[in-house]
Amino acid sequence: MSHTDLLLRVAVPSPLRRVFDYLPPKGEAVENLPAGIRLLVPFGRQQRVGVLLGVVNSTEVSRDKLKRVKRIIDERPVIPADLLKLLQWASQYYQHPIGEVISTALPTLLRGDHPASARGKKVWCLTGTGRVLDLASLSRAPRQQALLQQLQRQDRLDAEALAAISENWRPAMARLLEQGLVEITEEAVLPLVQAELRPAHDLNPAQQAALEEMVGALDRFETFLLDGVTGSGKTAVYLAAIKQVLARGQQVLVLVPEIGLTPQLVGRFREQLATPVAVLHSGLTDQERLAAWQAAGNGDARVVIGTRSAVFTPLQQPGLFIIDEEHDLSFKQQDGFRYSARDLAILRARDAGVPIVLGTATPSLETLYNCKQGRYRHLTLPKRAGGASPPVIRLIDVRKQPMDSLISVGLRERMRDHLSHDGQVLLFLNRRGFAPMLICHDCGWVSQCPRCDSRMTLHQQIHRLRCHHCDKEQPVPEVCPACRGTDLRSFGYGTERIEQALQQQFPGHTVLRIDRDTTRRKGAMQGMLDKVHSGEGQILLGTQMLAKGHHFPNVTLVGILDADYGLYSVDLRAGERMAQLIMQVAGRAGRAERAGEVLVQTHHPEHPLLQTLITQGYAACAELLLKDRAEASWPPYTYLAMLRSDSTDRDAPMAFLTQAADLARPLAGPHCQILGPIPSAMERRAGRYRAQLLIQAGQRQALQPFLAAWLVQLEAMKTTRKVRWSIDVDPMELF
DNA sequence: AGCACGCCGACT
DNA sequence: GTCGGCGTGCTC
Repeated sequence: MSHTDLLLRVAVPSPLRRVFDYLPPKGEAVENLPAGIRLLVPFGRQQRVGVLLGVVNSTEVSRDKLKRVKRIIDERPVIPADLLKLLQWASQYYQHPIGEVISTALPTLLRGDHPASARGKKVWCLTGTGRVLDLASLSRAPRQQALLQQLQRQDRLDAEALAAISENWRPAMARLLEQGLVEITEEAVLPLVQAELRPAHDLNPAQQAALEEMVGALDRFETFLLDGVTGSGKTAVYLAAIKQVLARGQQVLVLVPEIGLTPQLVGRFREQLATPVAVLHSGLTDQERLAAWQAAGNGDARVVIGTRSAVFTPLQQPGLFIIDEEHDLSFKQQDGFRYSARDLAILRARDAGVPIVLGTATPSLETLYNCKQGRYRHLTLPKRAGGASPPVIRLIDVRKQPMDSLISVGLRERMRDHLSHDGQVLLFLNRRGFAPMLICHDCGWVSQCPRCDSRMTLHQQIHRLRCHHCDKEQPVPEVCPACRGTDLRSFGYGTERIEQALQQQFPGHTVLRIDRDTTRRKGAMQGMLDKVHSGEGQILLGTQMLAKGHHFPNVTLVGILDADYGLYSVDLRAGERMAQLIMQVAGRAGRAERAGEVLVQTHHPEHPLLQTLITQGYAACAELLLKDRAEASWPPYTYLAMLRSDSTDRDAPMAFLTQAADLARPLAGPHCQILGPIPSAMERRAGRYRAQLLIQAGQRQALQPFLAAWLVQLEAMKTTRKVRWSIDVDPMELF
């Protein structure tokens, strides 16, 4: 076979679950082109940027269909071979089109035909004359003086820093440039700050033992669960392990939950590691993101910290992977390419032959199951570092108790006690707004959302009704829209209402409400946290967002206002989440001198889940949950895939899924069960009707071939055009 | 998905 | 007469 027969197999971004073959560009020697480079290709009547998967010499389509690659964009791969392999695997496993998988993994600039290397960032720095110039000589040009003064302090400044000195800095800077006091240079975009190294704290024996286990595995693949309560010093163990890996000349990738990427965490890493750290946070520009991607890929960045999507960062010499708070749901992407960054990271570690550490105080049931199966090694950090005692968790039986705005007498007494001893109190309620619905006392009208099967929440401060499922907003009606009656009453409690009640019940104490509504503004969250730490606020009231990532050393009492919410939810994972939430929240309480106290209000104090959790702890509770899962044949004992469908047409999703189920039955072997279809728990959301079909497989190996064959048939179905549909392998939410 | 082709209704 | 509605087909 001659070289003229060679074809290029390309992943083109498109929802089609296929690869596309192309003729090589005219006059290009193509046989040694490496996979992972970008190509500009004609596609239908458009042109797109695809990624070369390989050079092949046969194709399944007739040769007269083949078009020619327009241009080879890269000389060297933008995606290294190991990463490309991972992406191809993920495309198969999650049943998502390879072109889209690759496209989501790439930084935005590389999705187009932008050059693969990031442009430097403009920085302004002093010339020799500028450095020694007496500032007084610019006293008649105050703006120039201010700019020069700052430069003499810091030597080089970027546009952002200059804008902070003076909004209209450009004209003044132009003058300084003219005078030869300042010059412009380019600098790498990556914020590779190298702070001074602080000595690490000594590790306690448990930390030391965990570290030794991990270090003993540094040249082979092994998955560790680092299981330690909040405050047991997981981060110190990570840092010690990272230092060892860095000393061997290898890189480390650290994944954290979306909410966990805080300046404190990053600061701690930078203080302790005298090495370039690339932080992939949501505030980066496209240029910065590309620069970080490059720096990781060429080895300039030794440590990469980021959220879910950072799992796709190329690494030149990976030596260790760390997933912090591995149980966190944000590691699973919930739309489009629905991958689990934790699971893909484990795969990457395996391919690279290096260890991976999953750290958490509340391991997911899958991870515990894998430990039981001997697939992961379970390392435990039993104690709180620094000798702080663990918090005491108690249930408050609220049955028949007088309640004032969800606060029982028992809870209120404990709050008084803690507040009078200068402790801070943290209260949780997972419902924001004033009240979850408005009801007409005359005719029974309720504030139904016009687009969803749910009620609109009353937000009193902004005086509007708002749907928390579709963000629809309306003014609060003056009179009942149905009967013109005037007795409209709010029903139920949200954080806004509890805040008011607390202000009345605890005059003289400042209440800080921390939820999405009060932290929407940029910097608002930080402002709140500052008030917590300064002691300006004594009662903190918040939603889930307060349960993660933040440490409040002066909080000595935590109250969970409504635990019943999680006990009887339709969702398979509700119990697991409730237990995790209670433990995570408990981790916010207590300090060295005074053990924290956690009070959980419930109407079901006898519930085995709560009883086990408070008397025997999370591990025992997880055992119980695992037993339930085994009995019900749910994950991790079985494997799931969910086919979801939605449409503006009421019947189309069920019709589509019914047909899909009919196609599935003959394909499903003895190990695959088809459950449904059923309408979703909230059938209508944002004006669209939704339904779902669940596939349950007793064996993981049975699921993939079935799904692959099934999706081919689904794509060919006519009804496919009438609905939106998606497949979710290992779904986290079942409604 | 995104785009073009094609065949039927209310407009300049 | 034509502008444009969305059903259907196609993407190497």
